[in-house]
Amino acid sequence: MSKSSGRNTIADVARHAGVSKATVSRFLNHRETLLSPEIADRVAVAIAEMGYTPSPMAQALKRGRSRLIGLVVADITNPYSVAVLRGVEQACREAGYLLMLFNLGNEIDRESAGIRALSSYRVEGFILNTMGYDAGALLETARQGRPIVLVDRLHQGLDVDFVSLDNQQAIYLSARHLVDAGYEELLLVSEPLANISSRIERLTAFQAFIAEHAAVASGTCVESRAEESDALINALQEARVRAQARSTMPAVIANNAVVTLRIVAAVARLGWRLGKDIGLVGIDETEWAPYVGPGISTVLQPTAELGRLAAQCLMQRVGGSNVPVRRVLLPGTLVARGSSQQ
Amino acid sequence: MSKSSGRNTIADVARHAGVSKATVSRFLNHRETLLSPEIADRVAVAIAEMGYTPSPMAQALKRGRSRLIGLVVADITNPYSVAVLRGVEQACREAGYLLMLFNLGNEIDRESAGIRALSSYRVEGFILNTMGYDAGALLETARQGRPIVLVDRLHQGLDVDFVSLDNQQAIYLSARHLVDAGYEELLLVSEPLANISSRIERLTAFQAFIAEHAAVASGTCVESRAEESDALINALQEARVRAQARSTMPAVIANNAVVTLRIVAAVARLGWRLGKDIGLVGIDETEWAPYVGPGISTVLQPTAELGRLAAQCLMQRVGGSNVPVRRVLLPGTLVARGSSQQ
DNA sequence: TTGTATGCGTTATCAT
DNA sequence: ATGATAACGCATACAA
Repeated sequence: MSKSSGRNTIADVARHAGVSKATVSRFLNHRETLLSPEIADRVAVAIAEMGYTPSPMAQALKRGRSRLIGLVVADITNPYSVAVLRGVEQACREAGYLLMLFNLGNEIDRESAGIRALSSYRVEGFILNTMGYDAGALLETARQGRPIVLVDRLHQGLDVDFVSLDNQQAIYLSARHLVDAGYEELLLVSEPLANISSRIERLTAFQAFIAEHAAVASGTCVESRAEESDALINALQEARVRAQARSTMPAVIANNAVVTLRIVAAVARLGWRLGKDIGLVGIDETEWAPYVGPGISTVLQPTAELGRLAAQCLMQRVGGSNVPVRRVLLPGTLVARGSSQQ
Repeated sequence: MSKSSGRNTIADVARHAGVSKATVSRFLNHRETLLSPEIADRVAVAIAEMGYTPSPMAQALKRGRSRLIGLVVADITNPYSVAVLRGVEQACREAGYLLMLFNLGNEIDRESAGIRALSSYRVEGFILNTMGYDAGALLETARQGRPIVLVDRLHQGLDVDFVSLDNQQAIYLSARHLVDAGYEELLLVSEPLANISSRIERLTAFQAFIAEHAAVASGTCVESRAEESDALINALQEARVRAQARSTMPAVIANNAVVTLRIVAAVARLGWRLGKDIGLVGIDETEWAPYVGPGISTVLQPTAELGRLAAQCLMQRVGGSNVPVRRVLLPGTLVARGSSQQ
């Protein structure tokens, strides 16, 4: 290879090889169209010598397809989103697609801007993990028939593929684990529902579990906000009082990693010991879970797999498939640690 | 607004407004070129009615500039990288640039692929936070005069702008804090140097600090690998023996958050109490630092600011500036918690 | 099998 | 002040 890799155009290669642009283009795109070996060779050599790379921009313009997938995430700071991103990225790469990322930074009003920006780059499909405030209406105008896959958060009124943790399974898994460990007074702590489907589903599943297991356990739910640590502490204390009426300890299910951390802080403030004085299972595995207190039991989401599936669903539709809308739910895995052992 | 936002072309708008494409283009780009208010109005209305958005692809093709900045990250899973990313993103957005992210997923051999991919999309500049294995040689061929800014990791032989934490200051800050807190036996724990400049700088700074403070403290260094937790435990125990010879407790500086977690695990295995039996300051603030043990003291990097500066440096050069190569070092901030209080 | 010519959506150069 | 037109880099219908 000699000099520039990007500035060279197909015309340069053609000239260098002593053929027409069309021939070079055919060599690149339609290898099957048998061009005489001699010519093919000349082209190949020229391409190699010049380090020629086609301009995806020009290709996209001409073809109408960009080989780009648009990924919109609510908050790139969220480890869950990053983990999914990795799966998406890998699947896209294997299929020859490049990922165009748009991060909302939790500013929901940028959602429309993000979709528009991606749309203007002619992404061939969208993967959305967002708040979904007004996406429904907006999206229809912006996507122009391009497929969409939703991850983790379902938007009502948007009839598209959906890939997510099986929230009911995850909650049942956690609750049953805690009950099996001897806890009878359960508390589900969630961030404000804010109409986010995954949070609502987990809440609903929890209530269903409690209803089905009234004989062996009772449970309550509470929303936790960053600013109101006292409310959480109160909820914990009340749960403990109720538990002691049954001569047991209370146990908490944390709806996500953020809440898990808040509970850890509250428990520390109360001077309780995780596992001993209160049980805890957190949804979402984290790097620090093994090292906080006696280790925090978690439900591990198959994030990479979720991302891969989302990308594959999308690319299948990009490829023209018209199968009915799918809901793909993957089970979580319990990682038992000290926080759920009395 | 009425229907499609992306498929409409400048020709559609022109037709709709009863003017030529050139006029619409001028309205969009050269507002200064006075077009008659009446015509300008017609165009404005047409654009609004059709929800027209120019195609960045076509613009890039024509202009030769894409308004794209390429960001290559060694590992998107690393919270540090994500934090910097947010700063970069914001600065780019404010300047009307979009970010094209390429994640290496810690596979260094993908570095060249990443740079090539970005390059082929005609990004106007690169921000690199990578391992930098062979970047030096490679880059020169791929970047074609496009500016580069390095973040956190300097590549030798690459004479470009560099933005990073002031590693010496961070180490001095940590070490002095520990000495002031009464610890006299210091231990620096680092991941394998692997020729990564930031790790080497911190090590060097630590050795310098020890040399300058021989009267009040002594110190050693150790590399930690994920697979060798025993080595770390041994190093900790040896440090304690040395400290006890001076009737004090040992203290550790962790080179990054990963190492911090390993130290926490080792300390737990030893049955020691953070702060009491061993001091700890970790470089890199994390969400979990307040909740592990008595709270872990950290050095907070101004990540968002680092990202912003990197982006601004880059865009200044993209704008044509030819100022001499810069090294921008920002100081860290100590967040004192229980792990450094005896 | 290969070359010529056209168009993708823009912007810029020329006229008018 | 506005309009026709060429060109950006590429892929393809059509001609040869």
